Amino acid sequence: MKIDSENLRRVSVFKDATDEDLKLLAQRGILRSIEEGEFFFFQGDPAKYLYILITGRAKLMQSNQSGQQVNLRTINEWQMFGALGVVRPNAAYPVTAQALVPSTALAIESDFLKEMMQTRPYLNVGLMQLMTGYIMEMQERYRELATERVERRIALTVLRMAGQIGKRLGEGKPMVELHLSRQDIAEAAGTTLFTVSRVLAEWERQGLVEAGRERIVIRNPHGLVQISEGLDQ
Amino acid sequence: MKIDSENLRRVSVFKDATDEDLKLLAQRGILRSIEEGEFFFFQGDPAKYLYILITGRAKLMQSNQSGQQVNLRTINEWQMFGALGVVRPNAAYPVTAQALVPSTALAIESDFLKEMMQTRPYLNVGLMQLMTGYIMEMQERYRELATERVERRIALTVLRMAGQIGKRLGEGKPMVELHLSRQDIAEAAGTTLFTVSRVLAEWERQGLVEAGRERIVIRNPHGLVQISEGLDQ
DNA sequence: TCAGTTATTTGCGCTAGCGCAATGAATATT
DNA sequence: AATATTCATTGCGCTAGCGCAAATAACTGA
Repeated sequence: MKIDSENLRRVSVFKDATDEDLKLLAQRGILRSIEEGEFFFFQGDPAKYLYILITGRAKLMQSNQSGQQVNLRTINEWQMFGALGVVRPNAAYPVTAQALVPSTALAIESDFLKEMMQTRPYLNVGLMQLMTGYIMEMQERYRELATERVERRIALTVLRMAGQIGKRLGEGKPMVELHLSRQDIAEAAGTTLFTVSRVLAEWERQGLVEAGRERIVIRNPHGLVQISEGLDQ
Repeated sequence: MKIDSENLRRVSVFKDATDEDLKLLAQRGILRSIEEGEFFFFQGDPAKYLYILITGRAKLMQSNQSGQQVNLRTINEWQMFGALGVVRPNAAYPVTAQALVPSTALAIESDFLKEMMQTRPYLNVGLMQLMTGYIMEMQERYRELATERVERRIALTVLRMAGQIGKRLGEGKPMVELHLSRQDIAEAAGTTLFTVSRVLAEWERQGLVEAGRERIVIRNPHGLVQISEGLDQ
């Protein structure tokens, strides 16, 4: 399978690329298909490649010595990840990238993009915008974790995820469906699956969401926003 | 007061700059002196300037609606901060920058550096390295906050601070002094000053540190490292 | 259809760490 | 030297949220 190079323009970093550059990238990239639960790379591996997710969904996570995990980010189609090696020579990935569903990604050698960047200012700009966006999100999430109560953090997490990977149900209606386990949400919100389960059960009682196995339907987004802003109680 | 442009090379982003570039930056920069507790900029202000701390020390923090604060980073001499506006047009600072001691910083228009970057690849590289470093640190701290107990987090915070702003006491000896209030540490570790006080008291009993008013002397760094790695108990 | 696997729920007990309040110590101000 | 201010300590009570365990529900594969 070859990918259509024009599609690469959907990657934010490549939005201003020339057609030739896109072809070049598509040529030099290697397609890697991966089963659900498998890994693109592990924390500590040498960051020789950067990835662009073509189909599927992946998560970036970090674990401590005792194996406890935190989700740092969910990666969707046409998003770049693992690009650290482009900037830092001999860097190791600071995170592990795991496929949440069967996924395909284009792997590009870090050194290759690094070389391209020397003569293409748009790449520098694009990468920096990606990085600053990431920094701002991490700062925000850090603050949330440090200062907000769980229920609020879970609401913020669910809303964030809904924006990133939610599927609209019906036309115009604000109902959004999420395919995530309690564990996934817990790792992203920095809590436990038990607490997530309890909070979702309470929200269901209030008619805010509908909760199923690895499934959440947001019935009343506004209500969740209120919780996330602490405007309730 | 004018600053010696050669000193600007101590800024990591400018380490490969030409002498002319440094002069240019020194000329275009505006020196801002600020009292302890005063602010370089507030979260939400338009990010028109980036800063280079010349003397003193500052902290970057973020607050939520109810005013609770988290320390995201401590800025030392010759470090750049508030550089977001260089990458994102019309951006607002996502953090507040406050002087911890009387401080001086060189303010440079974001647009000016942006323009310089068009023709100077070394600036792009330098800024990206700064950003990736920041991303990695934030990811790590996020994971710590989500998975580690307070004592361990406080140990990690104190060790990190010691590396950044610690003053060596005596030659060769591993004793390091830190000028920080309990509140400062609490905000950086994501806890309360009470808990920090209790933990420091316990460490003092164990002979690991010496704690005073806005002062901590690390007597046994190795012991702290052990706590930070969970190797004790 | 049935067994096996995986995800979720919920009762229960527990404790880490929060936060008030009162006191004490250090520093600054007059 | 006396007073005011700021910072730190510590006793105390409390509760949010953790985490085990057992039950249940949903899905998978033979």
